[in-house]
Amino acid sequence: MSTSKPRRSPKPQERQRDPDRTRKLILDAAAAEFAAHGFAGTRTGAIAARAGVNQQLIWYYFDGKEGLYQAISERWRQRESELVTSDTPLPEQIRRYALEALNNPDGVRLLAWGGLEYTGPEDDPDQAPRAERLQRFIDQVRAQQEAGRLPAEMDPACLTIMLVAAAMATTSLPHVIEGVCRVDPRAPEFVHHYAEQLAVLARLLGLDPP
Amino acid sequence: MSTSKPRRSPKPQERQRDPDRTRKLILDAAAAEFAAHGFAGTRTGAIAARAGVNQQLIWYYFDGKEGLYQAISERWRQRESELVTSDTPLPEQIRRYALEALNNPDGVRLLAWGGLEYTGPEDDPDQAPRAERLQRFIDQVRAQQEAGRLPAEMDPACLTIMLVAAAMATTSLPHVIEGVCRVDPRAPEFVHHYAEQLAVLARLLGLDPP
DNA sequence: CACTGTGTCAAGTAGATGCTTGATTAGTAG
DNA sequence: CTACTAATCAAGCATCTACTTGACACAGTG
Repeated sequence: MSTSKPRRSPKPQERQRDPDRTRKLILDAAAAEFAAHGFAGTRTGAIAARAGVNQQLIWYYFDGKEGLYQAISERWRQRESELVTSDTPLPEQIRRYALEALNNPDGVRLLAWGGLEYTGPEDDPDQAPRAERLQRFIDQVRAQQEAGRLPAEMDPACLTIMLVAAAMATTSLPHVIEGVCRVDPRAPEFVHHYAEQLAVLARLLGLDPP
Repeated sequence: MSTSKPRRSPKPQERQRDPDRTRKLILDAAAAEFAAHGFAGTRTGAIAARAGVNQQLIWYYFDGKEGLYQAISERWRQRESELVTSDTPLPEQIRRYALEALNNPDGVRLLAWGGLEYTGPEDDPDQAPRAERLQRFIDQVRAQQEAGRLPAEMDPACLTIMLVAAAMATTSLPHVIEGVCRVDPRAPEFVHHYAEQLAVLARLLGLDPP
């Protein structure tokens, strides 16, 4: 603690009262904690400690644990929507999705937790953006199918679901990977290899552009 | 409270002292609760209530929440090992795995929770059985590959992981399925359809026997 | 019958957890 | 400077939760 009160410091340099910064600190810490332990396993005290702020600020800004979780979900939804540009070839899109395990592991884990904590259509408000984005992917799959590159018996929507699930495997099934491959499932080398293999699979299925 | 003490009921009819039965009641209830809420989200009180026994018996028989979880995992590991007979064609094996979402939803969810709660090789003791079982699957994939039915650039282990992850999608990504397909992801009709599609995928990849 | 060990239960405990209250400070407008 | 609001914090509270304690009931044994 400084001996004198730093009144009107010409530059706000390291200002201690900064709502925006505090909000972001809490959000970042919460994303990490929720991603690591899920909703039930996360302690608000741990979030506050990680953010380096007083625990009470979680209520001040987000109206409690539940509200904070909502805020996190909202934020991840936004980030998710920036993910894919639909003019990219399908195998490449899938490859990038698998690489999200490295670029944004918290987001992927949040999505995985969400699946297990999911109870029904009502509790997950406004998942329209993701659905819409995936719909575009499905449309592209269907286009390839109609071009005769993918057999007609394959349901494009189901195939898309399968690919998404497969792309998340390094996050959702690390214990299986570890047991089978004897590799660290989160090691960048493996994730890259896996993502590449996923692209190979997509190409085998005839999902690359003409 | 009954007015008289019912001494020496001639038939043990509905015997209240039955260790084996009690153990099983607790195990079943615990499987359901852990599957529904994960380890952190499960309350021992809820398990006892569901089992219809006193909460304390969880300690008497399983030495607490952690021990009970271990017991559950052990039990699921056994059941899992009875799952596949390796002389079945690969597409059929995968199809059956996907159908486990109907036959043993708790087990599949337990596996999914395990992935997210997984921290490293040390905390998941003895996953050898599963690894071994999957290894046999991988070997079969490799056999097809060497027979020239699957391109050489595809890594059999990675492909297997992808298929397992995909097979679990109705359990691990219900929110995505719901959003995209507008169907109840746990409805038997959909699970059957999805499992069938998975078999189609496997066949497209050349995984069926000669 | 008394004695013993196992299974069952009700009540209680220490600590954690989410949340509230009330006060304190920094920044700003009059 | 004064007054006021927004942001921050420390301490407290009610409740929950995993776990403990101690007592009771039943069955088998001598």
